[in-house]
Amino acid sequence: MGAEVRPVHQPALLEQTVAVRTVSGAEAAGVELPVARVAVDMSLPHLDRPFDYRVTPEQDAAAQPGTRVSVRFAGKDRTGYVLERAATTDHHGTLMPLRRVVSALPVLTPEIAALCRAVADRYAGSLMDVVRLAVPPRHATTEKAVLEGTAADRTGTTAAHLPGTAWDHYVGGAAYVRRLAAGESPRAVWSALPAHGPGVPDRLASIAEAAAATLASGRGVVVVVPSAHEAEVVEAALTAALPGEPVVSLQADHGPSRRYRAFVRLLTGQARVVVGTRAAAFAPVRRVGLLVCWDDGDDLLAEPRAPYPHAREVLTLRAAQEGAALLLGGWTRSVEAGLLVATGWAASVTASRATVRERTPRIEAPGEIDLAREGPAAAARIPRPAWELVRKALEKGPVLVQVPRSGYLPVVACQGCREPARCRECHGPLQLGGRTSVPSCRWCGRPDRTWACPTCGSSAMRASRVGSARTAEELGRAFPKVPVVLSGARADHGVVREVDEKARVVVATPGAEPVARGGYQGALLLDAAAVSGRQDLAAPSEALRRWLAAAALVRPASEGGRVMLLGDPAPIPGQALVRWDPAGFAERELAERHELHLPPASRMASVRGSARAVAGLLRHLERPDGVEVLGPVPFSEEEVQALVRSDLGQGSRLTRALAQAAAVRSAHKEPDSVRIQVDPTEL
DNA sequence: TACCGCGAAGCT
DNA sequence: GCTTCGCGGTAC
Repeated sequence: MGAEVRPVHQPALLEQTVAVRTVSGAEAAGVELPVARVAVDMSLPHLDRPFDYRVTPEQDAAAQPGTRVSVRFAGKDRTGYVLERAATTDHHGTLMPLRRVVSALPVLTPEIAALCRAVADRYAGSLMDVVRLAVPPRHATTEKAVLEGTAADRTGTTAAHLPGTAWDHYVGGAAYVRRLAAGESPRAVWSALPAHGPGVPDRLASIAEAAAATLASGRGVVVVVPSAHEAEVVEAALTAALPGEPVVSLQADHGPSRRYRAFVRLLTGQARVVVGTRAAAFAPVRRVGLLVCWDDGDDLLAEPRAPYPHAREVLTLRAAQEGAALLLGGWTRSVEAGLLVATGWAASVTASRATVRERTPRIEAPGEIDLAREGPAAAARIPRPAWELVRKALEKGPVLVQVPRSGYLPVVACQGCREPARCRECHGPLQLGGRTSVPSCRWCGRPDRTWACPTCGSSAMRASRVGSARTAEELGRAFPKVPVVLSGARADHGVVREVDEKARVVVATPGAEPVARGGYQGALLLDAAAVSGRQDLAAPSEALRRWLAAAALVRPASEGGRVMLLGDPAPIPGQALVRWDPAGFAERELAERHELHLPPASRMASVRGSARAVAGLLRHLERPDGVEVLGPVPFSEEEVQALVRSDLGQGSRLTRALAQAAAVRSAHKEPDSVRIQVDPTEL
């Protein structure tokens, strides 16, 4: 994607033209390639380059590229990775010998090393920061155990590809899978359709068919999903759909041993299919043929550690470097995925309008005019037509109610002047945990029995946000014969994963919606303004993503499935939901970003830290034409933030300039730290 | 002449 | 980050 492919040993920072000398004679001690170029494990921006060490005759056989070694660096033992072996060095002093080869297993393959370099350059970070995300810590006993099982190497075995039907309903879908099976590497952005009822192949069947086709071409598969639970669901589906094919799961929360075991099995070719969370984008699958990312708009796919790479970008870079196919799928379409389609780099795979109508529920977003006709009920959070929808749907099956916030009344305000009620200790927002409970602070937990408004003196409170628990209570009162289920990431209840086909009301926060066997008969999406109306660049797309995820759990209109979007949604994502048109939404959103010169139509980075640190970095920042600096402006009490922007064509120059500036700061030992985030998550 | 403390330099 | 180097200082 326009990113330069740079050899691992040539960092972006310094174009060095230094005299090279051949290491020979006594120094080489009979070793043919006596120099090991080592990436040393530390994260100093100005030392983001390999260092040369001497390989002793005893280390010669083991110290192959990719192996983990221990070296003396600045007087201290550190681990590192051999990037390559060479006969020459550009270092003038005598080379220090490698202290020890930790293991002969080459854990940092040339492909993954090159990917880490590309990711580091893309995000203005250092190679080692990325390698730490890509290569899990060694677990010696596990390594030994897995290597003893290497006999079962599967590379070369080829599963027969039995064409399925899961892609037939997508225009270009069957061709996509056919090309995978033929060993080609097509790139697609796929708008998945919900599937309910027996015999209708769902998104998991589509992913499994794409995987099977890739395996049939003799290549491996990487599937990245946002959450551990999603990984389990997809892993189970692939295991069932690919008999005899081991599917490994790679998740940070599996613990060091299990994680390293999965990693080594892929590395040695004992398994060639992996499903996992964001770090799995780096999984060392041999001869990788297909890279899949499900729901790439989920911000869980953005790594929270420097340099903050997003799994979608990692896979995109990897597809380009390794010549693999890419499949970005989801109910919605992220603006970033839309850009890949707009530039022609990836194809759009969607269903025809007729198929969309056939597979999706009927969706309404009653506007103000409709509601005005309802009289006083219109002002309510759940107006009369919505109660009607729930009542009728419950005759045939379960109903989902999506509420943006958990809790009872998570935000309360003064009845008199509507000022938000705040904690007297820490000024955090007050909440009510239940109908009769005492107000308490959401930040410090301190209860406040005697609250009175500091502005107008009133002691009466009103709800300014209604949470899922209160919503569940209201629905329970309205439908006393129907069970109510609450689902959300909270200590007092937790996430429910699945409900059966019986009539019940399920109240869930976004992302915690249980799957209903056979699909929900209806759904209400409440308080639509809460997300879609936020003054955040990502608000409309995030809102649509959440709404589509809930609507995808509802039966099609032909079976009476209905969805109602309530609470003053922003019109553009609201209409995109009603028309079930995520591709059109992404296109429109992208056009707007182009116009406003905002990402992903331009490259943007945030630079945050103390005022002097940010000023220092900006002073060192080279600003070629087209690079623009906005700010700095205060970010918090102690910190300021500046935004740096360029158009996409200048993107790699911008990130290189940022890395260079950070390197200069680091070399000068300027005080305080700066946090550089390319593609900042919040704008 | 030996040794400490401190700041700067450089890390193969 | 970390160590080490080299300087000027002081004590013996």
